[in-house]
Amino acid sequence: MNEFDECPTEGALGLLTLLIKTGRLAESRLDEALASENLTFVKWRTLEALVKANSPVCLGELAKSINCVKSNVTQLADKLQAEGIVKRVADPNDRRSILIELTGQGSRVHQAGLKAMETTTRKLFSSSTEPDRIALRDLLGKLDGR
Amino acid sequence: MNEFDECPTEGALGLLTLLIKTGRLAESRLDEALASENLTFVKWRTLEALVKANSPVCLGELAKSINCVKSNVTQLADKLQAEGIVKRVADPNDRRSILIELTGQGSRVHQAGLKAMETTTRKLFSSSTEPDRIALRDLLGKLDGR
DNA sequence: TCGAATTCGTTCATGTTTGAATAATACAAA
DNA sequence: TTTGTATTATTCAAACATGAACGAATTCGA
Repeated sequence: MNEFDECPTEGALGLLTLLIKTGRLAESRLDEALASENLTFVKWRTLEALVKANSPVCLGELAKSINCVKSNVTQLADKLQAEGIVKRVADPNDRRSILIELTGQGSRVHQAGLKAMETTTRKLFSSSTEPDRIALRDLLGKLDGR
Repeated sequence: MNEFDECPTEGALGLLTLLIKTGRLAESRLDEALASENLTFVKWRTLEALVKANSPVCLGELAKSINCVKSNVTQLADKLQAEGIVKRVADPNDRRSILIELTGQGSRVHQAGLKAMETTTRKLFSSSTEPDRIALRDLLGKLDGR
């Protein structure tokens, strides 16, 4: 008999709350770090997806990459395009589809963003050892299934 | 020499990304579970703060409890009040302050919300053992300092 | 006691995220 | 081909969140 047996959801829900809170905190710290580049973490993740793909990506794919709905990516793309770090190009294979392509400026901003997050990342993990990080990754991995 | 030594920010940033992603996932699952009660996780946490305090709480305190700015709580309180699950009462000790009080309906909704989240919570942790949850709580606790 | 600084809640403008509805295109089956 | 079903990106309304500016009330120091 222990805390979890007595009150299984209470402790687990508290943990979930801590997880959500910590995630939000981490994101806001990264947002702060990226503000100097006029980026947010979501914007940066979009650029990261394009860099990793190493070729233009359609909006639907991008939505999957950054875990959000398509309408969100449309707005995101509007902004990134207005800032000149991304541009829309036609998809030669499907006229419904629109591909997003990183501009040269986009590549530079992506790199600068990565650099800007370094200090914050180190600071956030300053009380954690490497085994801690490995364990955390493992434990988080057990949570994301439907 | 290992992955983290070679590329300290890369692995750590990936972990941070996983953390943020998992936190968002958890919140959206809880939101889904609470939708039947016309609640969201943020709304529920507000009710939870009131229940725990066991007495009316001013808006500023509430903002601290749920980690957001005051203006957000104002809007939140407007909605909760319109739904009849909280009400604003004057603070006898400070005429600037406005206290938020849970209604009887509010207590019922809070309870129903807790119940609604049980299944989701169990499902999210279905691949985790109790030691896993304890370890996770510990590891997350190492991250939230400024 | 008087005045300055602080704290309280609210309003407003702005930005993010979602989901429903829509038009255009693609595709599969008859 | 034609018909019906999928999928594409977009628009729109709504919920959520932030920060600046504001009026009202409190508090602290001279």
